[in-house]
Amino acid sequence: MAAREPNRSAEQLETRHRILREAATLFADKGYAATTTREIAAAVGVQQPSLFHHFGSKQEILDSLLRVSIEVPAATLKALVRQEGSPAERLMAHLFLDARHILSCPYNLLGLHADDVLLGDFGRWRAKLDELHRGIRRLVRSAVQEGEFVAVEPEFAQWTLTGGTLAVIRIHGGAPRPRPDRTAWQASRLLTRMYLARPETLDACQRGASEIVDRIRAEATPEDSPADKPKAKEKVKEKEVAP
Amino acid sequence: MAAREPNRSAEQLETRHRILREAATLFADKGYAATTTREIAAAVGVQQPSLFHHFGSKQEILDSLLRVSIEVPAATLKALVRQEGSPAERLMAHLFLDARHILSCPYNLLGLHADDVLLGDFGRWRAKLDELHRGIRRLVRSAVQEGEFVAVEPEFAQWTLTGGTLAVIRIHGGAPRPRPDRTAWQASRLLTRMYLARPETLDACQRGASEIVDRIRAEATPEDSPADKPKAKEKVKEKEVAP
DNA sequence: GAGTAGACCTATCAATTGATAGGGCACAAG
DNA sequence: CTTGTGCCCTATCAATTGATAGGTCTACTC
Repeated sequence: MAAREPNRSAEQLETRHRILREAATLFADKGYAATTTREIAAAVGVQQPSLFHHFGSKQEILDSLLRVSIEVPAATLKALVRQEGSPAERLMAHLFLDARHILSCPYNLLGLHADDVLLGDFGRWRAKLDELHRGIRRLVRSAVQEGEFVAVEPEFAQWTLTGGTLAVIRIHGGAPRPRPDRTAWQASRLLTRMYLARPETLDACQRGASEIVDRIRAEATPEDSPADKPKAKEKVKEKEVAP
Repeated sequence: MAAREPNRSAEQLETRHRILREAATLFADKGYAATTTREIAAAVGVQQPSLFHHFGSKQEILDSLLRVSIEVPAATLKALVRQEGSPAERLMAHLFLDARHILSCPYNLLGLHADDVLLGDFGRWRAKLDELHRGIRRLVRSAVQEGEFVAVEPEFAQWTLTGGTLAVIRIHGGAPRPRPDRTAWQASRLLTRMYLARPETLDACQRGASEIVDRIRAEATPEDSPADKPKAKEKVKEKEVAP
């Protein structure tokens, strides 16, 4: 009785991919707990039990999204601490990479950082997110100590910076943007400037951050063709995490 | 079988008040949808159906909290537009009043602005919140036009400023703080400075904001004893909203 | 002491929710 | 043609959830 028209539509996206996309949008709009599997299925254009052919449970859907949302920024931050450059430059590089990741991600990652999501069986992601936040706070603290930033509580700065990155998504929507790099630099400039002791040094800071980003990019693709764009995260083909 | 020990504890808070307090904390921790009425009841120390003796429904609990969370800031913002003063000063005054309201509120208002909360039957509050945000954006836009603020998208600034205010709660917890005024001024200084074109004018801006706050305070209590502290919001005795 | 109102309890319901079981259908391999 | 496999469907379940009905206890009033 229930036809599956939306399923056969033009786009060739596999169902699994589309489940993630629709679920992310719904989670962003209504929150994880308030989103039912039936709503997700309806948005995808399949029956509710069909979801469980692709994901073992509702939590597994969120788990896959959290992996995309958290693991990439955590990896870039880890790469950042090994790089040279002043704290403010490294922080700006992280803000840029984070914003670009969010903007170029095919899923709407807004709403995945809500508190209701990261409790219970998602403590693993909560821990990873906390680690990410700690890394940001360390960079802020260093920047304050070196006089690059004004005196600001690292925790406060961290929350406003991560919140500001989310504001970028809010404004530009969840859809992948045509020029994520440009928007991401704009956002990282505004966010970095917030706490810069001498705002006139923002351009110099961005130059340093840009160099860091280039180094990380070169480091991440040492043998790949150096000309292609770094869209390794586009295809979200996740491998099972080894226990 | 289930004794009601926590109920008879020292504090004289009426049950209704305590329901709001515990519910707000749970909503902040887990989100509205993920919080069950049984959890709220357990935190209060009563049986689940007893909640419905004080509130007609779970939504009504959230409704009462949203009223506290949104109506007060909306009223102060409305009072602000009538005041004299530069846009930045008025915005700073609003940021201070908002932060102080949150810090001195007996309920943990964090988590009430999550998206999952403001859909469905809470569209009324969503509209009010949007109106509040629009007012903030207007102030930002004026400040940018007059050169007080750097060039920043009003929408972006609004999200970072409101998010930054929430960060204050995150850091200082939901509990009422001993010196909300001091913390609120600190927060509003950090938030205002973010977009100030000339950060060295922050002190002057705060002086202007402080005068505005004093004027609003005097205006709000024209005949009351002028010496008492403005704790009119402490007692959250809500009257039914006339339809 | 009888009556009454408020606050809380136990028992229970109807709806919703995530998840399972098993069948049908298309399609590729042998 | 047969077999098998992947994908989706219908039918259904068990648990949870918000909410209701009705009883009990306490405190106050007359």
